[in-house]
Amino acid sequence: MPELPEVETVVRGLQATLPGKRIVDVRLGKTDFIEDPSALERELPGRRVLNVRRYGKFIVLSFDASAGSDYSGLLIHLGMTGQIVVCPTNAPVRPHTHVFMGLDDGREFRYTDIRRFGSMQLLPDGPNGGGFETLGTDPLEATEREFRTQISGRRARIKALLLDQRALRGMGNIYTDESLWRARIHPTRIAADLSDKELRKLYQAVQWILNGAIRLRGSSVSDYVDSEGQRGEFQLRHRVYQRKGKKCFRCGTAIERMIVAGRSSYFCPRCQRAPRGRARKKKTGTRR
DNA sequence: AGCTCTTCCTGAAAGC
DNA sequence: TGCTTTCAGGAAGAGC
Repeated sequence: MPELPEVETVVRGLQATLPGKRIVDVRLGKTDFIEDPSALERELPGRRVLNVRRYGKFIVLSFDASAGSDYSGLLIHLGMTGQIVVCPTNAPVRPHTHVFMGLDDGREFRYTDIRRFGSMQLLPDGPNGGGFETLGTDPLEATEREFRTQISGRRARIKALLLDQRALRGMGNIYTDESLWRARIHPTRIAADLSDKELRKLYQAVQWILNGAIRLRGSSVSDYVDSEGQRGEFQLRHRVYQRKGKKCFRCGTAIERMIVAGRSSYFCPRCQRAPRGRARKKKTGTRR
């Protein structure tokens, strides 16, 4: 599942190959994940790629200006099973490949997505567009102070908050669980209840985990491969994710699984203490 | 504000 | 063996 480290790895691969290349043709398979398929076919041929960037879990390809075009970029989200590979035109086509863009060096940009949870849309010219305003801070670019701003005071469970792209952009299920384990924080803790010390540990854990995952080119749990078709290796370093029943690397206690924020959540019940018996349903007269 | 549930989609794995 | 069910989980929307 592509999260920040996987998307970052793909983007770095694309940065090494795409800038300067011109798109010569666009061919599409299934298009239900593309906002405006005919616009892609119409606008992209002839355009030169200027650069490739990551924004949270989004990939942005920027193009040179073109007379008569209102679009300057292509926004791509890999969803759950999206893959981008740049390969020779005669390379075997993997099943579920739905976007082909021929390049002027004789190679081909291919987008493959088994479940089509991904998305693709053209970005209009100008600074806005793409809905980036709703995205929060990049956890790797954030200072500890900025990180705290997104977390402290919130009444949501910490796991839900780490997954919320409006607070921090780029975290997904794997890296929230791994970060919470490292910081010894239970996924159902209320963010506002975390101590200063815990917030600092969480900030450091998030940075450590994300940087470590990028160094190993992401986690290949099922489908993920980078732009050269290579699997990542961070899955070998997972400490809790999908380790239900296995021993905690720190204390040997069996890892547990529960649903938090609608997601499978793995944690060590000993290292990550559950919050105190929830003072629920208090009949608060809280106005505001 | 924040929770749960549903939808999208396919394939692997588990259950009967 | 062969069918059905469950799970995977990014994001958006409904409803509470």
